[in-house]
Amino acid sequence: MITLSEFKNLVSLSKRDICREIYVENAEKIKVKKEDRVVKNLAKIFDATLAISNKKGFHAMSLRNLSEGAGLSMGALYSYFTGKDELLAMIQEQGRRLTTRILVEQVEAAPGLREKLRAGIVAHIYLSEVMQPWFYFSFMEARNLDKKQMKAAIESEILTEQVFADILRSGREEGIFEVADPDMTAALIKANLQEWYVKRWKYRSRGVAVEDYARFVIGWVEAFVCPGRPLAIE
Amino acid sequence: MITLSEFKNLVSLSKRDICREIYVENAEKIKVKKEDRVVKNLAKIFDATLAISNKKGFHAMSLRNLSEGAGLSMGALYSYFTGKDELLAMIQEQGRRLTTRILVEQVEAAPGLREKLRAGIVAHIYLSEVMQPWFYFSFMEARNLDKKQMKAAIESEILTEQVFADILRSGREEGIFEVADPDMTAALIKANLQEWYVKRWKYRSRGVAVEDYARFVIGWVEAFVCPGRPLAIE
DNA sequence: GTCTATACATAGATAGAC
DNA sequence: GTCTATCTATGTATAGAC
Repeated sequence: MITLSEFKNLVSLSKRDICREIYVENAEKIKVKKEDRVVKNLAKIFDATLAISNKKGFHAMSLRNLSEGAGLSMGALYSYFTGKDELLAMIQEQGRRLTTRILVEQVEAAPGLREKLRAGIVAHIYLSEVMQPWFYFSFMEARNLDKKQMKAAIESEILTEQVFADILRSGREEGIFEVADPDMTAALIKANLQEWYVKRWKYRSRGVAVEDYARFVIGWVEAFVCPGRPLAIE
Repeated sequence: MITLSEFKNLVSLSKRDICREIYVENAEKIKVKKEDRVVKNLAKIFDATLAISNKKGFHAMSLRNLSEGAGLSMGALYSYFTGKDELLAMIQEQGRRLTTRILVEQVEAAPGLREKLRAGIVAHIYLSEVMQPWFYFSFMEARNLDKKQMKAAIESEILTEQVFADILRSGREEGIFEVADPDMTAALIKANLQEWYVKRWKYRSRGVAVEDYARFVIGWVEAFVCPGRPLAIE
């Protein structure tokens, strides 16, 4: 199984790259025009937003809190977004896009279906480890989205799940998996992936490494979908 | 397997009983003294709090919102709690106590260890179905608790998990379960129980009944802890 | 016990100086 | 580009009439 640090090298998602992507997507809404400056300040704004929101909630974070945390005045903040709601949407959308992209990439790169299942599980857990604050934020603040953004969030949730459901269905056809209800199975797999970043504090306090967790989930899932055919997880 | 309506009759947790219990626990803080009136109004206050908070978050719920939702003036609200934080703590604590009590009761009543495991799973899922708004609220608003309340919430989370871990450990000694890591296994079982109330919208839209979900989780867990020994879930 | 009226703090957002 | 100062709305909480 790939290790976390190998994964990091492989996907090379630097904070700068993510902020640059967000800048490009939202160029018309951002008043500041020098890319270097925008990227640098967006990174500070997002870091502070995630840090404060994940402690007490996005709604409870005032823009004065954010101003202090990001080291920018309130006036300056409004050069990077038109309002608090937009800041929320920017962070959420970027997180979703990144997840889907990396997950699909990693699954496609794997040779067989059992490998694809494993690759999907590992990719999701590692990604949520590297970007834990981002994942936690998306999860906890989804209900504060407006109608349109909410729809996008739900679609993304379903899409991720379908990646796993599709693998299971194909595997069933090929006789690799025994799975009566691929959608339900995919839903529970997803629940076990979310557990890693939602309850991160618990595993940290118990000293559970991310590789161990991934291995455990793979064993857990395969006991259900490949009964009687255990296969070592290297 | 017990059905939801049988479960409801068995545990007989009426909203009135819960509110009465809360009243008794918090009698010194509640200014109104006629029990009937207190119970009636607490029910309205909690219903409104859960309904509003579960849509947009407890912090985003203003006391003006709550006043309108509960049909009481803002002045009257303050006869039932000393501040918003206390309202939060009251709801959280009561939910925790109820969960622990019913879960332990149901597990103790089951004859063997495999039955205990199943009883625990079913009890938790059914309980979270009957009290879905309460469970969702506890889950989402835990981070808004003060230090002391937070400690209690974490202890409760761990305790629930240990109920399952203990069953698994005992079952391993008796040769009923094959489980290398009871704590980790219990943690993942709990994640699958939480899924039911955290993502209730998903299963509702797919028409998944609570009995089907419980059956699925039992099958899923037993595939891991009783490999090669499936047993019908009646 | 419950209401209305109100005090006082803090929220998001913007204008205009630098 | 960024800052300070300030506007207006909304928040929690309470006092005192009924």
